[in-house]
Amino acid sequence: MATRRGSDDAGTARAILDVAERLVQVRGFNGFSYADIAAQLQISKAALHYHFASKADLGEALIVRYAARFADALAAVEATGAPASAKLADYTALYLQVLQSGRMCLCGMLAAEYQTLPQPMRDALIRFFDENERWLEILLEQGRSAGSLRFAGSARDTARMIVGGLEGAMLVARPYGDAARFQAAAASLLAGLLADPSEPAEERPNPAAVVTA
Amino acid sequence: MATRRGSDDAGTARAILDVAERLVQVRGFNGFSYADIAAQLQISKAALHYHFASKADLGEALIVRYAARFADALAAVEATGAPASAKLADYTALYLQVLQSGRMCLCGMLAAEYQTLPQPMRDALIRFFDENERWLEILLEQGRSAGSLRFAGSARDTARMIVGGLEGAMLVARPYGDAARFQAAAASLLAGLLADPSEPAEERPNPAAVVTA
DNA sequence: GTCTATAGGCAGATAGAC
DNA sequence: GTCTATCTGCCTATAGAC
Repeated sequence: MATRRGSDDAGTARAILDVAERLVQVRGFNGFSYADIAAQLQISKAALHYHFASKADLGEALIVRYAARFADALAAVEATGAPASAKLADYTALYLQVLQSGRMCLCGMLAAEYQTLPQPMRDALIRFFDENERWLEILLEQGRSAGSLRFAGSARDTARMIVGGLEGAMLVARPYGDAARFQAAAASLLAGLLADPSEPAEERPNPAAVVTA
Repeated sequence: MATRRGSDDAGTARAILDVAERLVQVRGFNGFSYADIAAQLQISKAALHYHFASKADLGEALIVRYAARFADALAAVEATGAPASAKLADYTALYLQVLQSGRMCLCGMLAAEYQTLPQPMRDALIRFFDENERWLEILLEQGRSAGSLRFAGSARDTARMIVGGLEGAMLVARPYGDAARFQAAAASLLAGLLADPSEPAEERPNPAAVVTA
């Protein structure tokens, strides 16, 4: 095991990431500075540069960590073994949780600032969305086969619609400081995907309640 | 009539707004400076401050002008007298045009940066979304009555879903530099709203083609 | 209306002591 | 690992000449 010698080992780097993550999600990558992080952690700006030499490095590390955590959350949803419609509701709940903490999705925020980001951050961002869409695409295929989901076009296009729809619902809801606005939009979006009540299927969640879960 | 004396009257202010608008839509409000505008117009930064004393003033003027232009576009759609489903396609086309010029919706971009904006810009932004949603809400009610549109929840919630869905589709499509990605997501989103083909209705556009129009 | 010049502050980043 | 001190550059904004 790693003994604790210097001061707090990886603790500082982690604390920096936590504070920076929140700043990006609330104010954007171009809306905060090293001074903001230093002030909140009560350390010097130079200490920040020791852990993350440049702001670009910090930004890339933020996306990588966020994507990994998101992947873990998706794996957890996967592990429930619930029907696809329920997993889709769980997926939506992930977004809701972020919004309820007063934040935008880290990658949705960075997508807006894409043109100002260094290449490594751009690449990491694209990876996040690609992974998200692939996971959703598979989920949608499964749901259609099992009968809990229904949609006209391809699973890929529908997955892109969902990712965009949820990111946009967060984007617009946040200025209003109103999570209910997100929930209403998300429920409306999912309503069109749930299997028609006039079908024999046994699993058929409520489009509105499904988001609140 | 206003005679032309100084140099170009309101011409400069307009040119400033045009350049600034593009910068905000591409890089965000925190992603450009007066120096960027001055360089593109080949005038001094001081000249900019003559027309817009502060960046906050400029930002507010940008939103007001953008909202007015958007309102005009909505009025033009209204004037077609086409069925609600066709008007909804026209509405979607407005977003597509913006994306195709390599830009994000001005207000979608500013929504991301909301927490860093001065109050007057925040207020103008909220007004834009309120007007958008109200227009869509009325359109949806009409479409449901006339039979060209179908949706389960309230017209208001559905309107919020559409605004968020289109903003988000733009947000995510832009990093990929792929307008087709937006079109696919938008088509998927609208597909759920178009009246079911198994109904007697005479007006029933193609969900995919509808976005391309 | 537009200019040059500049104020005053903050940005990201580095040097070198401890 | 963290500090203080500092560099260089850019930011918004203003002063005052033309």
